[in-house]
Amino acid sequence: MAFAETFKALSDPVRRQILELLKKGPLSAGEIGSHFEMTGATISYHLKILKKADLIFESREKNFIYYQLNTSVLEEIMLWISGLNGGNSDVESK
Amino acid sequence: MAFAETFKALSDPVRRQILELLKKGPLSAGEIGSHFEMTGATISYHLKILKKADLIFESREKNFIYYQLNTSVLEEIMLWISGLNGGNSDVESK
DNA sequence: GGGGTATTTAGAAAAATTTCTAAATACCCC
DNA sequence: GGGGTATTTAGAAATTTTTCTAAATACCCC
Repeated sequence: MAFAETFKALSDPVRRQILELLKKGPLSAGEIGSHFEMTGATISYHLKILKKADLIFESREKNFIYYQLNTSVLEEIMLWISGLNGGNSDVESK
Repeated sequence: MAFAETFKALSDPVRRQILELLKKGPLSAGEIGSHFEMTGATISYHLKILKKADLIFESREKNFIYYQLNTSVLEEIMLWISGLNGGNSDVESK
C-alpha cells in the first residue's frame, strides 16, 4: 500500500493547507512559507513529506523551487474511499 | 474544519483496516480485535478515534457492542479531495 | 570568484500518537 | 444477586511526528 504515505501526508492540517494554496497554481517554498507562522525549515519538512507522498512535485527556476499539485494520486485515494462506500458514491456517477 | 479529525483517523493503517473489515458488515469489538495482534484495549482506543471522527457508529446488543461504517462522512472527504483536483475528477463526471 | 538569497539538512527539544498492563464498567444469564 | 464475558478507562512506556536553531547547499548575478 503506497497510499499509507498519502494518508499520512494528508493527515496534517498544515500540509492540507499547503495543498489548497497550490490549487491556485505553483508557488515557491518561500511563498508557501509566508502563509504560515513557522520557520522555512519546518515548511521544507512538510514539503518533503508531500513530495514523498507524490502529492506535489517541484520544478526549479532561477533561484527558486516551485511546487505544484500532483493530482493523480488523489484519484487513488478517492477510489479507496469510494470502495468503502460500497462503490455507492458520486464517483460511480450513474 | 471537522474533518481534521477524519483525516487523522484515516491516517492510521490499523484504523483503515478496521474500516475495510466493517465494509462487509457490522462486527463486535472482539471480532474486530481478533483480526489484529493487539490487545483489546488498543483496539478500543482505535475504535474510539473512528467513532469521534464519525466514521463508525455502534449499536449495543446483548453483551456485545457492534460497530458499523458510517459512510456519510466519507463523502465530505471525497468532496474536499475532488475540490483540490480543481473539480476536475470523476466525481464531477461530465 | 564572491556576496547574496532561497531552500534544505542535521540534530535536538517538544508534542502527539500508539501501545501495553491493570483495573474498572457494563451487561448477560443462572 | 453473583459469576462470567465483553469492552472501556487510566496511566505509563515506547514510538513517531512536528518544530526549532544552526549550519550546509545550491544557485543567481555582478
